[in-house]
Amino acid sequence: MRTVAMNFPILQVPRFRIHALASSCFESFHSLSRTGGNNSSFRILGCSTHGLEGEHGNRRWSRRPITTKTEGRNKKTLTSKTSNLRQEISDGSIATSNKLNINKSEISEFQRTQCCDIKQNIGESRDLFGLVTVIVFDIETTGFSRVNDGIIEIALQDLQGGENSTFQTLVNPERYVPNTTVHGISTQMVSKPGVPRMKDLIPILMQFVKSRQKPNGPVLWIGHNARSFDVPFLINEFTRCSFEIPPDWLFMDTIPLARQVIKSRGLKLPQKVSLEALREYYQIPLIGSAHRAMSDVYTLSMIVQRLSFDLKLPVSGFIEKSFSASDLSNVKKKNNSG
DNA sequence: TGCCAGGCCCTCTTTAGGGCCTT
Repeated sequence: MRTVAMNFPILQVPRFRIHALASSCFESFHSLSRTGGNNSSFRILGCSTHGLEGEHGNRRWSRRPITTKTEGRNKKTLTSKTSNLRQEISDGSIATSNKLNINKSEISEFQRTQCCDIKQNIGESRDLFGLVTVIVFDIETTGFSRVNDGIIEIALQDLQGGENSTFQTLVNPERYVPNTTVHGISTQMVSKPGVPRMKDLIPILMQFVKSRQKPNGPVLWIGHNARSFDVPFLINEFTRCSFEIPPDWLFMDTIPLARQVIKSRGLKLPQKVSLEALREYYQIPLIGSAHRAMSDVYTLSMIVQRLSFDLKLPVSGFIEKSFSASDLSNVKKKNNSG
């Protein structure tokens, strides 16, 4: 089986060594290895207080492949729905579905599961890795304007791995796609029957994320330039479709992390921090076509691992650097009033 | 008529300007 890991110095050492390196400094995270294929591609080797293989200070840790079949994760109610959902995803499109019986009341119930202070709760938790669902995501759009342009493709990957850990679909923006040369996605492609509109997709997307979410834990969405581009786009699309971003969704932008790595190595900004530049910097091979959402997600997943390692940044550090949808809304209001 | 994204960061800086980054 071909493995991307072959090309990474960090991954050329035995896994237990990788884990030892990571765990020697921090509580958990960032040892994920690609196991091939488009689905279930990653396993994160977490550490916890239930140890088998090493120590972190006085704490024992274990190398524990985590799968989506974890007991107590809404398994009965969500697994079957997710399986149906996966079956409907083919050739880059999702059939709009009523089979999931998702309605707004269900979504509202989900939204009511609020965390008063998510960051604080996370910070107080010792088993961060077992609490946070880390999702790397990317979107393709018809342009840069969050007001005038629309999403035409979305892909995400739960870094926990396991079955159904990826989600990818084209989206019908109900308008002409002017920038086909950028991503290869044409008006014809997104206008095909079966390609969902955003308002059809959001409930399915939320159901997927909910199926991956750990009990009482937040979802951390990681994107490249997410603060300025992806997240505002998502917020606008949710608002336009009369949905709200769930309050237990947090977001993190990898660009500040990349800048931090550059500075930590004594390099001067502006060093390139584009996804392409970082891919080359870390010698990550391109999987699929650049500027297709899933391909960029695979690339960013590897970059996240490397940034995490270089910065010695565990999940708790990611949470500290995260922001919420309301944070962006507040900034916008503040700017408008000013 | 002309413009047309916007947030972040750096510097020849901070009551600013320009480049990067996303599609």
